[in-house]
Amino acid sequence: MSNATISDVAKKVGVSESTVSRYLSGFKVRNSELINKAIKELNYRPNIMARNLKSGKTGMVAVIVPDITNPFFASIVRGAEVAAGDDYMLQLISTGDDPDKEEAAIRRLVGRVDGLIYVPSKENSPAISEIEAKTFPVVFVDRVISKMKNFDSVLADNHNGAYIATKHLIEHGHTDIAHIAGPMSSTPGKARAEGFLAALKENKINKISDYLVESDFTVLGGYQAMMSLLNLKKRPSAVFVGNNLMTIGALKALKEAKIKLPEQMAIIGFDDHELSDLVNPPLTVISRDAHLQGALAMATLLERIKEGYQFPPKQLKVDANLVVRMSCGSTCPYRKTNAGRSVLSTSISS
Amino acid sequence: MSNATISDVAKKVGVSESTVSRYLSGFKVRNSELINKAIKELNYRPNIMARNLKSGKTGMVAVIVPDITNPFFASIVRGAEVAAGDDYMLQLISTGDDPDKEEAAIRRLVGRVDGLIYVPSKENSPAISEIEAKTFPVVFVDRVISKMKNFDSVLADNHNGAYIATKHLIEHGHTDIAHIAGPMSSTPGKARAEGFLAALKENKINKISDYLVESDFTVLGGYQAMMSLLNLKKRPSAVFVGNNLMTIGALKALKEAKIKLPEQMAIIGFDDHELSDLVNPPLTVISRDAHLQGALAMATLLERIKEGYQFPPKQLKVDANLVVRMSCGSTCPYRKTNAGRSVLSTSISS
DNA sequence: AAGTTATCTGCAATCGTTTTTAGCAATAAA
DNA sequence: TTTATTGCTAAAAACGATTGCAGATAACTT
Repeated sequence: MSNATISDVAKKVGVSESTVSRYLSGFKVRNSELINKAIKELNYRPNIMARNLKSGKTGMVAVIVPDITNPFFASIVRGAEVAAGDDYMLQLISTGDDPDKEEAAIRRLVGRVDGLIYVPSKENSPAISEIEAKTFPVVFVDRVISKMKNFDSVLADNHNGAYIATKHLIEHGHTDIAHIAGPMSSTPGKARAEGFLAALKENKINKISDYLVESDFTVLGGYQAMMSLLNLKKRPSAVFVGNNLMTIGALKALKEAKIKLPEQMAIIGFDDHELSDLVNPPLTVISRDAHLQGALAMATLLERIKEGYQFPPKQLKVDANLVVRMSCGSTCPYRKTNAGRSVLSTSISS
Repeated sequence: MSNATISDVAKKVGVSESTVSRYLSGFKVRNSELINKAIKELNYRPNIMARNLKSGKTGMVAVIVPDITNPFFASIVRGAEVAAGDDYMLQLISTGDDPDKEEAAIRRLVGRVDGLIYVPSKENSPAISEIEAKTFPVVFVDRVISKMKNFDSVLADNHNGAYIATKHLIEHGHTDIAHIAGPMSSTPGKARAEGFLAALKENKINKISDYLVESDFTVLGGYQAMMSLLNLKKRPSAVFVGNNLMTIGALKALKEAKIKLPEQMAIIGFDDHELSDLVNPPLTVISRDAHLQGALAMATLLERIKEGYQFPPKQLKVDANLVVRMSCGSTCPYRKTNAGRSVLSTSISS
């Protein structure tokens, strides 16, 4: 009852295994119809492990994300999967933001996958030898490890996104603006904080250190950060929150404290959601195309798998758009896009 | 620069390959320290494909879900991953509710994975030969294929969930209650509609066929279904929506039509979300533990992989709880649970 | 009909392991 | 001293495919 092998097929037809193998690879053989018939009758399927062993390829690509439960990462994964098409299947790993787990996982991947799409949790993680040794191609998405800058990556334009978010608040007359930031040890945490500060500076608003609170990209973290802002002697009148989960936490805190939005406090978040439109008040956010990020990453990776490290690293950036709703005090929702383009800049560094 | 093989290690130490292999498998060997040293020096890692070929195992489990972007499915996947621990790695496939893709994917999985956790899109899909032939163990989650009832499955108590949802509306004085249902061709779609009808019947409320509208589990579908309800000569005063995505769509429709919740329309959804608390008004929902469903599925699958089809199929059910917020007119949110238990019933059918 | 190509074929080696077999040496028992 | 027993080892045979090589068949030339 075990599976038929190529030798069973060969025997049945009365040819050699190599002939069957060649038939399968599309070469012209004399008894193709007979072979075809035998394959069907025996329900023969080539043994993939044997094939992989021989070829040294696996037909698999791994995707490592901090948390598949975060819709943003789920979109990245989905985008990658779509872009992979029928060529590669996906292996998924959620690491729960634990760099040690990430490294262990990557080590386990050696020999199992032909490439890796990697969303690392911390920017200051030690460089991972398997990646540096180019054991298999790696494309970083959304975040990078700073010691490994010379790799392909697909980031969002975090700096500009944060900048236009902050500017939006300023344009609404706010000057006491706080930012609940992600970890400074993460790429988007740092870049968004910098964009925030850049907007302040450009508008000659003094940075108040109490108004820049570093959190951890989680719901609870956002909640606590907002609570600490609310406990300040002088509360900010507007807050730019650095990611989707922290925004949820911040909103929970505001609700609990019965703060009226946007009158008593304006809020702008990072990353959109189907429900953002339905919360009270509808949430103004910075949005970027996570699906596209995943797809670009996969495309880059496949290219790299095929071509190797001939061409220089590609550092792609997806743009960030302002989606105006009600939480900053605007009256009529509209959407500012960057002229409809999705890829803002595709800088190729040497 | 290519990878060292077991034979390189053997040569370096001056023993046979089998000795190294046995060292790796934990047997006692004479030159263990030397072998260990050589392995480190050569940075030797066993070739997984060779191992798999020899053993016939892959160390991989596939998870097929309709859409990883749906947080509910993401939770299932996460639960499965956690339960798998270090024993198995996950291969992820999103099918976009396309039964043909599902079948093609399953066919591709043969020889690649040791087992499958499967959330099929349609209950009435044709039985899939690879599964029926028990090529590898399969555990159905959340939904089943009706022609393949005799397999392990981990469902939610959809019937009861829908029943208590409907009853909750009735207890708030509603009699004109509609249900936006998922496809009758899906397990939860059907079971929830039945639970809804059972609650009506028990309370002697006549079923109005206009009030049972079959949709497709999508945001757009929910939107359209709600629109059609709003266009009825006699609108319902309360709606039970059959899943998370359709609930979002329904809320969008209500918002667009400027219907006041819960005064003009009471709403209860199926499946909770971090943001449900923050929408306007906070959404009353039926909730179940998707993470647990995934974990139970993985546990069952691992058992099945180890033990084979010795023991009879396990049909597990996870309970569904009412989470009361404001969208049905309750004033003070509280949470009704089934006495804190998570697994409502663990019926083992023969 | 003989020589030259062009196609197709089977043999055997290979990919890197694990596992069975049989053998050798040293120790324990008789 | 002989015989069993133990504890390890190397050699070889799988696992199921692909592929280089050389030989066989067929198809053209002249």
